[in-house]
Amino acid sequence: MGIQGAGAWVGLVDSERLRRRRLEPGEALFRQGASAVAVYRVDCGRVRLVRHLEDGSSVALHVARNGETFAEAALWAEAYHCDSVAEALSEVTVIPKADLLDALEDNPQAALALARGLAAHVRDLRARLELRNIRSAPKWILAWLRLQASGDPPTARLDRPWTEIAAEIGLTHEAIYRALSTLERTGRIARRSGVITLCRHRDA
Amino acid sequence: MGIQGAGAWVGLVDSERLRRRRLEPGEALFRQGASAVAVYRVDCGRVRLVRHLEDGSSVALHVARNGETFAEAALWAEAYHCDSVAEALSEVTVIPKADLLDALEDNPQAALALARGLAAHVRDLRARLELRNIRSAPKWILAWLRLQASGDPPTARLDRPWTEIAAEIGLTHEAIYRALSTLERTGRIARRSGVITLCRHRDA
DNA sequence: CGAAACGTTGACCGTTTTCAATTACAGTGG
DNA sequence: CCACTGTAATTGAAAACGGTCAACGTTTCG
Repeated sequence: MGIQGAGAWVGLVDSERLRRRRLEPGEALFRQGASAVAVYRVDCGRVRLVRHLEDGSSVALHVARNGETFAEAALWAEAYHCDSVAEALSEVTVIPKADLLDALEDNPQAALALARGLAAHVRDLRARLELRNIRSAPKWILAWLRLQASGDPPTARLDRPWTEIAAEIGLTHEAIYRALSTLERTGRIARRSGVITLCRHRDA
Repeated sequence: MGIQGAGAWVGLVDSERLRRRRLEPGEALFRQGASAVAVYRVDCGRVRLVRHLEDGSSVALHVARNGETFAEAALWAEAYHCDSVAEALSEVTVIPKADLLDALEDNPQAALALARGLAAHVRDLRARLELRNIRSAPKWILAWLRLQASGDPPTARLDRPWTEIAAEIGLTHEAIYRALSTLERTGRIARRSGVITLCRHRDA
């Protein structure tokens, strides 16, 4: 799940210039229209980005999770174009825009590193987009597990509850559990308290 | 959708090194797995980036339009990781990878411009990913329209058929049309030949 | 003027969502 | 050590929804 090299550019800024901010559930980090002063990284928790419209409705743009950076576009914008609100108790690293820009403007290597990291991020996001095309819950789980699993036989260790994974992809946890039990019943996977083993099978 | 100032960095490369290529509708510019030799800019027409899955289905990763650059990741990749196919008669500028890298290494501003375009891509992809979490067709359309719309009342102009939009997100066109007529019948939207107006409503 | 697309709607079927209830388990305070 | 509480994990049943197949009107364009 994690983007390997993503966010490496956070290190470009002198660590003394970085701040840390703790957010209570529901607390806003910044609001749409507020002056764009920093880029952020989630150290723990979840931060939801929401855009509001003239008519009062709103749309979720993203939910940034552990290790993810967000509001990168603030580097080139005057103001934030969405709200960011903590979904749970969270901590974020605040990377001041001016410092980051300074570091980048003098340093072609650094700017290229940033671009490279973003390009990798684009690749990663596109890969996730592919997963989303799978509508069948069992197939989705199988595909997801293949990405997570390693070793022989392929095994995946869960570091978080299925409930959370379900929410992340827009399936209900019931659907997930049903699919899991079906897969287990038909012998495609084996489960032992948070550890899942994929069983070899005659199909893609 | 469009990335405004993107592509300023194309000018960095000596124009003698740039090539121009004309693509017939359906013609491929490059294929998944082919050696990554260049980055491109659409001068006119539309170029679709497609990835094929094992089960035969495919996902539209992006549709690059007038003025947009694409395949930036080729700068750091050995091979292209998706197909690119012209949707209509198109012309693209071919920016040789090696020349571009040379130019960027001497020019932080240009590298930053590149990063800017990529950041916009990231934003776009994150929003699409978030939209994918919505399974209900009516809700999906509403959210999508809210992102597309502007003005008060929020209005969106379609520049392509619903059929295409449906395919891009993995819904059938039937589902889309049904949802559209439901939304119109219940007074949430109004349609007039390619122009859609969102009606205010008492919910998020 | 036809052939392609696009747009639309109905019926049927399989899967997911919803609503609801139950079990399992970890952490907390008495 | 044990109720007590909250989250995670399960499962059932009925309702809602999208996929698929099919038919048909409409627009577009060579």
